[in-house]
Amino acid sequence: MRSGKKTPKDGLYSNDMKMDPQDMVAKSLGYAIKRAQVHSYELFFEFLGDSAISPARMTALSLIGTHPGISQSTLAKKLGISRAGIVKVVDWLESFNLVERRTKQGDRRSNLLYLTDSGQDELSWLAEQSKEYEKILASKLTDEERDLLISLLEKVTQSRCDKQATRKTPQ
Amino acid sequence: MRSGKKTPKDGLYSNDMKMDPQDMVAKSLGYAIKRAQVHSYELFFEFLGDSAISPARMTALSLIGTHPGISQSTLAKKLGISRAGIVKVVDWLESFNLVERRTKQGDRRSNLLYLTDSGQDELSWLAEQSKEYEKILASKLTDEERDLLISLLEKVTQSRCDKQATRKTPQ
DNA sequence: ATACAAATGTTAACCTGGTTAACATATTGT
DNA sequence: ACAATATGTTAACCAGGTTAACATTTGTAT
Repeated sequence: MRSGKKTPKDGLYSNDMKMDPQDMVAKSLGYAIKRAQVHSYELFFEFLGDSAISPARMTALSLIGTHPGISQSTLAKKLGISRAGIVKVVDWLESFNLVERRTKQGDRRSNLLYLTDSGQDELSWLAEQSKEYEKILASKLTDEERDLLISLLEKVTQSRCDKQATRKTPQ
Repeated sequence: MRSGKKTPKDGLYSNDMKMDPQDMVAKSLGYAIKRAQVHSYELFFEFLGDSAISPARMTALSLIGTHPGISQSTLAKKLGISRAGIVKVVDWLESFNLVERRTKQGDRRSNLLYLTDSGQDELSWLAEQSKEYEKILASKLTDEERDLLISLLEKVTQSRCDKQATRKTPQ
C-alpha cells in the first residue's frame, strides 16, 4: 500500500519463458511450482495495484489480527524470519499506523503487537480483496480442482529429504 | 556451486508456520503455492548442499546448453530479467568456467554464449541430480498425482486478471 | 543475594538478486 | 549520411532478507 514500490518482478522465472521440451527444467515439478508462484505474485499486484501491501506484510498484519498481543519474537517465528528481520516489518506497519507496539506488563523486554483501528479496517478490506484475488487466481479451475490442487501442494510441502547428493568434486 | 553462500531462506513464508484456520491466508491457493515454493527451495539446498548453484542459474546454464550460441539479450528475455541483470548471471557462470562469451561474427554487439567442457559436465551432473531431487520433492505423491499437480499448476499459471481492486482511499 | 545465563528488541553492516538510467559501441533503416 | 535501434556494460539503487554485537530485562542456580 502506498509505498512507491516498483513492480516487483520476482526472480528469474518469467511467465513468458516458453520452456523448450528438451530443457531439464521443463515438466519439472519444482519449476511448475516456481512459475505458478511468480504468476500469482504478478496477478496479486496487477489486481491490487503496484503500490499494494506485499503479501508477506499482509500475512503479518493478518497474524497480528488473529493473535492480538503477539510478541515480535513469536511473530518472527511464525513468519520464519529472524528477530532482526521482523523489526522492519513492524516498523513499516507502524509507519502506516496499522499496528501498535505496546510494552508488555511484567516483561518489559517484549513488544506486544495490536492492530490499530485503521489496521483493522485495512485488514478487513484486504480480506475482501483477497477473496476476489483468489477467484481470479483459480479462474481456470473448477472448485474441485482448486481444492485438489491445494491438497496436492500440501502433500508436496510435507516431503522430506532423506539422502543427499554426493559431489563429484568434493569441496 | 562452491560460492560460499549462506542458506537462502526465501522469504516470509516459513515451512513451519502453522497457519491458524481463522487466518485469511489459511487455505488460500496463493499461500499454498508460496509455501510449496519455499519448501521446494529448502529441499533443493538440503539435497544439493548450501553452496549449490541456485535454481535460477541452473536454469540459465540449462538454457545455454539447449541453445548454444544464444545471445545474452534473448537469454534475458527467456529468463524474464533485464539485460543488465543477465550480465551478473553470465559473469558468475563465466567466473566458474562453465560458460564462454564469444563475440558474434557479423554483429560485434552480441555476446554468444556457449558451454565450456566443464560447463557441459556440470550440466549433465545437475541433470542427474535434478532427477533425484524431483523424486524427493514428489515423494508424497503417486506418479498420477504428480502429473495432475503439474497440469493444475499450469492452468493456474494461465489465469488472467480482468478486473482490478478499487481502493477505498484513492491515492 | 549474587552471579550467570537466556530472551527480547534494536541497530549496523552486509548479502543476494533484482531494478533503472546512462553510456559506448555497433547495426539497421531511410 | 544520419537517425533510430539493439546490445552489453556499469553505476547507483532498492527490497528483503541475514548475522553479529549490544542494552535491557528476566530467569535460574548456587
